[in-house]
Amino acid sequence: MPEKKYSYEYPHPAVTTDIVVFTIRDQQLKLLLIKRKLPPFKGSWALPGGFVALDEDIDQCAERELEEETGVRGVYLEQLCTYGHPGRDPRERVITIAYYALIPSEKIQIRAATDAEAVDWFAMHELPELAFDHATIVEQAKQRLLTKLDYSTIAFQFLSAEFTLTEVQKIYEIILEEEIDKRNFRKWALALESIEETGEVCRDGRHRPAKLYRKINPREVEILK
Amino acid sequence: MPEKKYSYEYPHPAVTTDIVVFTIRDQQLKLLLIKRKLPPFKGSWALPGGFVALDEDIDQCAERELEEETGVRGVYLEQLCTYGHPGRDPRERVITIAYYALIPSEKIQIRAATDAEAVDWFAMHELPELAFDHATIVEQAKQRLLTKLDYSTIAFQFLSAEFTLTEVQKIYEIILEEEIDKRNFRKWALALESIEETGEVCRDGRHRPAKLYRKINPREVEILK
DNA sequence: GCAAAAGTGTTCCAGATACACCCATGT
DNA sequence: ACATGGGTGTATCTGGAACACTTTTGC
Repeated sequence: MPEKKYSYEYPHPAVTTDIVVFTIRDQQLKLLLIKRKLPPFKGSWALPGGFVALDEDIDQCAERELEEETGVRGVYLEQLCTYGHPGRDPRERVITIAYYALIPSEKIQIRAATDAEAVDWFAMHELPELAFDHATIVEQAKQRLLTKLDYSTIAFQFLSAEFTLTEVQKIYEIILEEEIDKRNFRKWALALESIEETGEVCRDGRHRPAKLYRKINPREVEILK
Repeated sequence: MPEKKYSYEYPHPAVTTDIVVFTIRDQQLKLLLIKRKLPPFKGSWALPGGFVALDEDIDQCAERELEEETGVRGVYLEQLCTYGHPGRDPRERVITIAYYALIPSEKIQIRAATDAEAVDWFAMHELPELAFDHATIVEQAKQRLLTKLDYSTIAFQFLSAEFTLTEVQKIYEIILEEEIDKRNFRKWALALESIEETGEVCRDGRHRPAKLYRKINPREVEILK
């Protein structure tokens, strides 16, 4: 039994952040999961996350956990919801602040952090059984992403620095799981005025080269009316 | 110095819920605030809220706090965001899960809970200085309410059991702070198919009586496309 | 009969949808 | 020359915005 050196007059729950990390890979919407090295749920797949340090802002905590697992910094990260059902963690009362992150596939260089036996990407359609209430969290994150597609440019956060319009369209098609008309899509995307031509082209096959575009404000997610 | 009987191996923050309670009164969007009886910020106005009990779900906690202050149950209550900046509370690390509630003006019967010196309604435009980071929370709650007006029927939660179309329109005008065309508004509201005529009318002046309506699913907030 | 709010339709415009062919390149 | 994905315009539909007069009641 380890020594318990933090004492309070009233009971305090433990607080963690968990992060739903989305990316687009192999023409699929994928999710980063870690395999737990320690109990509870040892050996189960779970969302990356961890305890909030005492002097650390919760957003910072989520950023730190994300970086530990993926090595990426400065990607889109948004607070999703806080889950605090008593009993969601068998050890003690744990309240978790869930975040979700969108990362461009190029930036990916996953590594198992110290508390994980393995890290891997899973297609949304082929998720394993998840630890804790993480299946619920993932479901809500997916829902939020879908909703935000409709009224923001959030999907552009999946794009790397330079991209073709076809790549953008693919991202929408993958997430929405439906085909989109090419002409209408391009008209819409260009009317946003949040991307511009780089002047370069991408030659990657025996066909006409595609114009490359870049985001005008890479970090910004525009809210559409 | 009180005895500190809850001990943990690692530091744990305190966790509270705070609630932004909106209503429409006197043709204004108003907010419920309490005057703090105890330090810190003794004598300041603040959001109602309190510590999460160990065996209590966080949603339940918010409901309980809301009921203690207003006596209402079963009103619209939604999680807003979690705030955990270290130093936001001078006593110790406190993370707060903010909620917002919409209550119909008829249901109001405020009472000062034990930890409050006073409770009162304030117009959004005439808020006093607020304790902690509550001004930020209120700002974000207002923002969320405005956004949700656009794509949901959330504003109907301000309505009592029976109402006239003019009353509904007033609510929208008050929140949006702009006038709305009567014919367009009624066309829109009736096309939703979430309200129906009661068959009764409201006679309240020397003019034509107004038809009364009721919500078809009173608790439901519809998401509009 | 008059003051006051309730109730009611049509036209117009903008943005979304449906739809098919030519272009530039690599092999 | 042909296979492959890149690139482009027009007609139609639909939902939102603008706009003014008649109705029913209380006094």
